[in-house]
Amino acid sequence: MKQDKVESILDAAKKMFGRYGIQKTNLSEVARLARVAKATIYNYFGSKDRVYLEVLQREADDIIDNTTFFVEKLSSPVEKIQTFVHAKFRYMKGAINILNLDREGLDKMMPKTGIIRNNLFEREVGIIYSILELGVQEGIFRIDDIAQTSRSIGYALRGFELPLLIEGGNEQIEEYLDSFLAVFFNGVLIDKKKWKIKYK
Amino acid sequence: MKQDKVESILDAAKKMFGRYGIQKTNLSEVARLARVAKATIYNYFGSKDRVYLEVLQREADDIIDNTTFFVEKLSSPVEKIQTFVHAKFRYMKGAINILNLDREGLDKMMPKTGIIRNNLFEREVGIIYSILELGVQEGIFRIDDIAQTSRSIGYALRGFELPLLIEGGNEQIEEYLDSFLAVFFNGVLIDKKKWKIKYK
Amino acid sequence: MKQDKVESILDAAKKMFGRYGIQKTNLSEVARLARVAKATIYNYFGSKDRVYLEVLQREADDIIDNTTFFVEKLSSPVEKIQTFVHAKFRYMKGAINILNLDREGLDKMMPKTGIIRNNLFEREVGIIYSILELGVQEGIFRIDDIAQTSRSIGYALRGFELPLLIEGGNEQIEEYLDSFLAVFFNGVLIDKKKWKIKYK
Amino acid sequence: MKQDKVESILDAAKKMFGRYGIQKTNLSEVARLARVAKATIYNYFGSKDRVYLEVLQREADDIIDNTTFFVEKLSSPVEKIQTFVHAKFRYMKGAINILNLDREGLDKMMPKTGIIRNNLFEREVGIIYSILELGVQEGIFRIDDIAQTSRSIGYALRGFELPLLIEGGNEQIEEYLDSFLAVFFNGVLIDKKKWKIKYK
DNA sequence: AATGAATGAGGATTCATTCAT
DNA sequence: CATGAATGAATCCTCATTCAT
Repeated sequence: MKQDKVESILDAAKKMFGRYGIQKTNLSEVARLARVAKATIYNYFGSKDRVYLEVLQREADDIIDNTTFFVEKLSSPVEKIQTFVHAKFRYMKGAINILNLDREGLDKMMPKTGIIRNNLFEREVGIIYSILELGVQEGIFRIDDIAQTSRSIGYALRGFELPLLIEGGNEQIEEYLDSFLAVFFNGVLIDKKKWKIKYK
Repeated sequence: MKQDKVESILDAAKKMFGRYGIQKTNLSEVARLARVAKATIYNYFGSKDRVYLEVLQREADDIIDNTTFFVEKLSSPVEKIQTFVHAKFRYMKGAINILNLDREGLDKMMPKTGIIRNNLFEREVGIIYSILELGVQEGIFRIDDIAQTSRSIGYALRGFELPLLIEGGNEQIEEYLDSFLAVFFNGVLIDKKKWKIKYK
Repeated sequence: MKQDKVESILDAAKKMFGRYGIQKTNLSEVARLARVAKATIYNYFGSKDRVYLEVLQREADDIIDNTTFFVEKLSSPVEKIQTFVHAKFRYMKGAINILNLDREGLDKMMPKTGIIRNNLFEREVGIIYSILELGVQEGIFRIDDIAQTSRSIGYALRGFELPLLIEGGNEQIEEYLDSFLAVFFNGVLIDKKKWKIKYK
Repeated sequence: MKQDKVESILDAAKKMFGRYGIQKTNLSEVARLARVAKATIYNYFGSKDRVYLEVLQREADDIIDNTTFFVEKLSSPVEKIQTFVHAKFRYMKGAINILNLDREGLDKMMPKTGIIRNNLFEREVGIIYSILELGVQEGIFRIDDIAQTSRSIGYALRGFELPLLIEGGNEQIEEYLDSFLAVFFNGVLIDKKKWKIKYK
């Protein structure tokens, strides 16, 4: 019963935050969508910011859970990377607006949202790191500094999130990702022949 | 005289928008900072949005002007790319908050801000494209699809803007950029020995 | 409780609108007068215009209710007309400022206010019509076109509203009304002797 | 030269006041329409109110000039009245919005606008009075109190101004006027046969 | 005489938040 | 627990008016 309300509030909030951002989302609307009194939201969350943080955290966890789920099933580092990247972006499409910065974050809210977002980033870098490490151990990749390279890829991948946000789910994004991966593999694969990376 | 006011308004606005974003910036504050009456701002710009658009446009132009200035001086494609990337990020540090999306851009304002931002992106991709093309012509790079690759790099570079925004001018960003470039060059350089890419 | 607030808001609004017109009335003042927060007014009415419309509608209904109340008690068409006219103006004195057009009605608000005001007019004409009709049926009045005559009287009566508005409740208005009625009866009464119309 | 500016300002002002009323008319727009700097209007008139007063006065004078012009040409009191009424309303159509009350008049501006409007009214009543008086002298009308009757008609006629204002130049107004006149003549004409008043 | 530039003061509206029931 | 009711604070924008040139 109680949990029902919480869930419907979070669902409604996710929709609204995703559509209008934090600032332009007003809790009255969220309350209406959740079929709950505005004051009820305050009972459970205390403030609009806390609602946002909760939504944000859940999205971040979702992304990680879903991407790792697929990556773990595979054994080849090359496929792992490819799958990770594509899965990340597929799951991102739904959450992109929530995850990506409302610049407001830089003020008041930053302390908390920053932590959540950095955390997500670090977990992604961690996943990439372990894949690269595996590839190096198996003699498939040649990488000097795995830590820095994985972080570097992490940042680069973030760049691909933006088109999702701005152009509204750019369909070509997957192509660009492949293109990026191709350049990357071209740079690190030891036996390129073997892997025949699709590079348009 | 008139131009003075306009300039001081834009300066003040840039500061405020950079610090608080569009929504949280109020023109009263901007007016005070510019030592001008609020109504004067409205005389010149008509609305808060228009002020923002003007600031945005100027920043975009600045980035392009400054990066191309340095790139054109060089002849080697490898140095051109390196210089472009680093110059871009150096000039971005000042403008990052203005240039990077306030999610609210996606609503009402999007039509105009989107155009400006996409325009900047396309100009950057254009610069990258011409450098890659030069490199291919000179037999330095091996790239199948220059258009897609340059766009791909454009997106990846965007990813590196985010740390600037979130973590507040990450000092390590330059290192990460080098790391990224190293992977890239590793993938496209024909004669790697010759160029000795600095890769930590 | 809730109804109390609504009433006190409408009372305060009536006072302010009556004194200053729509445009010059500001809801802050209304709120203060009603001992209510400005936002509360917005909770109930949504906008200044809606408050005005509500006040307007109530006044219109009041006029009709009060005039018909007295008219229905009488049986003679001559007395009915006299009573109607005088009652209308007596009740108008309180509402005249609200009911009579703020020119701004002609813009944005017109759609709604026009409907209310026309409605009031039509209801008045309707009352006059039925009285004239009764008089004709009883062989007391001689009128060729009852519809046009009643409408004509309706317009003429409007003319007497203006002094109320401009000169501030002209005391002589009742005399002028009698004078007008005298001319009218002189024109339509079949047996003038019988009715001895008071004509100063 | 100077006179040119004054005229074009007054023309523009008349247009704007007529369309939007005093309050919603802004002098910037008037200045643009008059192809004159806003400050120039202040040079000549000193304030928005004074511009309005000037326009108002001119309209009032116009009405009187034009109606008397036609009335004086006729000799029959019956025709004079008919012509006066119709001429008044024909000339009113252009000026109705200016002449008819912006309720704002009741505050600040009232002193002056009230005087102008009352003046116009008194002049109209004066014209009616002299016509009625003539009719009585010639043995055509039977009227006990000419002064009160003419004033009474003056008010009644005002009522017919309102439809002009509200419904936007109601075409049927002339019919209603005839209907009103018919009732009136029916009440005051001594030899009705002779005059065959058109009464639909 | 004519004007471009600058401004002060004011007003409607929105919303996160509180609280008594 | 849940909520309806109430509010304070904040902010964009408009416009009549002034004044130096």
